[in-house]
Amino acid sequence: MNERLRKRADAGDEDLLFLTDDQIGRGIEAMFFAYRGFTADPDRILAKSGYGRAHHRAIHFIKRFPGTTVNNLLDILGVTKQSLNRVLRRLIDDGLVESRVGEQDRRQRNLFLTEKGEAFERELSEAQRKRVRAAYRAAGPEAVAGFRTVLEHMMDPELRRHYEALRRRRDEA
Amino acid sequence: MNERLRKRADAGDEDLLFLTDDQIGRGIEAMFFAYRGFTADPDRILAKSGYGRAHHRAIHFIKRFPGTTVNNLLDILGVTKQSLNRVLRRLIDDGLVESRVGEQDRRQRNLFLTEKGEAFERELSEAQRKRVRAAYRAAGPEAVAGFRTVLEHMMDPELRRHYEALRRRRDEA
DNA sequence: TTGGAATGTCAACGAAGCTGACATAAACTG
DNA sequence: CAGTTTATGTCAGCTTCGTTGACATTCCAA
Repeated sequence: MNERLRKRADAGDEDLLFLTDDQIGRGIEAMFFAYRGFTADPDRILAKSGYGRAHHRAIHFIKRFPGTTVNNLLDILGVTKQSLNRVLRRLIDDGLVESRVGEQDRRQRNLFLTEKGEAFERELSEAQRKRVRAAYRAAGPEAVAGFRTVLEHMMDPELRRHYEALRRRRDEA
Repeated sequence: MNERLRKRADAGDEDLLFLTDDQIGRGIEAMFFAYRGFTADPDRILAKSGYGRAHHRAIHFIKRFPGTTVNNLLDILGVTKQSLNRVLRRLIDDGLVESRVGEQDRRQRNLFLTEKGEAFERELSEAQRKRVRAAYRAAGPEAVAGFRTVLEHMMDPELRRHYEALRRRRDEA
């Protein structure tokens, strides 16, 4: 399957060189090492308060979708409600997240960050943005556009829907 | 800190638009969703045999650095030897990895994939490459170049050294 | 020959996934 | 109104994979 592509590339088809197994392999390793860097700074901040990445993800998406329901968050994060509940429970108990009974549908819980939660979110996202901004600045605008394009195509279609919902939400604001 | 940048962008500085908090935020979410897609296919294959991502990572880097020592692997993976040992133990017991006593330094163990390990590695990496290749193809060569550039700048310098060692190794081959 | 480095292993713990079962309240449906 | 479905929460128990600490072994090198 890949031999065909490599042969075409070796034969001088420059446009397909980026599809060889070697090139793909480099991308795979780049994703692995870059994701480590991507999470390193928030991880350090989280550890100081005894939180983990799961808490960060919940905080992040509650910030982006204020008033989101538990079910919606479950969809986005792709974990079980038991797992999310453990995380949410702690964030609510610690006063970072507020859970309000739904207005139209009172079975639902709408989630919000408290002031304290907002402050923590800012601390986390500023650390993470700092790293991403440095990478963006070093790479330049065209590289950033390409970066985002490849990532979008790497998502599961279902997850891409959520990603685009976030885009739209921001575009409207 | 970011207000200054946003004001400059709003003022019409097109070249800096990609550095606004909104743009950075989209990149952060893109990384999150894309990484999920990136690991989804191998995760399914691993689960069938009762392995996890830790096993995949070990297998991946033993494939890339045949004969690597345990210490070198520890550096690359960034986990404790106890954690790696548990994973390695299982892979050796299951006959996927072979551990040979070092020739120059007999304290060291050089790690290799067995035939069975090679076969499993191929199964995993073909699934992962398939997804990455599809994303690359859809995005095009310029996007791929930008993708890699941004990721490289997102790594910790120490990890980037490992990444570049893999590059060189392949360039020599 | 002794000190330190590389490796392996035991025990215990914690975070964060998972499944399954069950409870409750609210909403919907016939 | 009765019954079903939906949204959420919670208990129990399991797994993976990270951690720390302690300790044994092997073996290079000064």
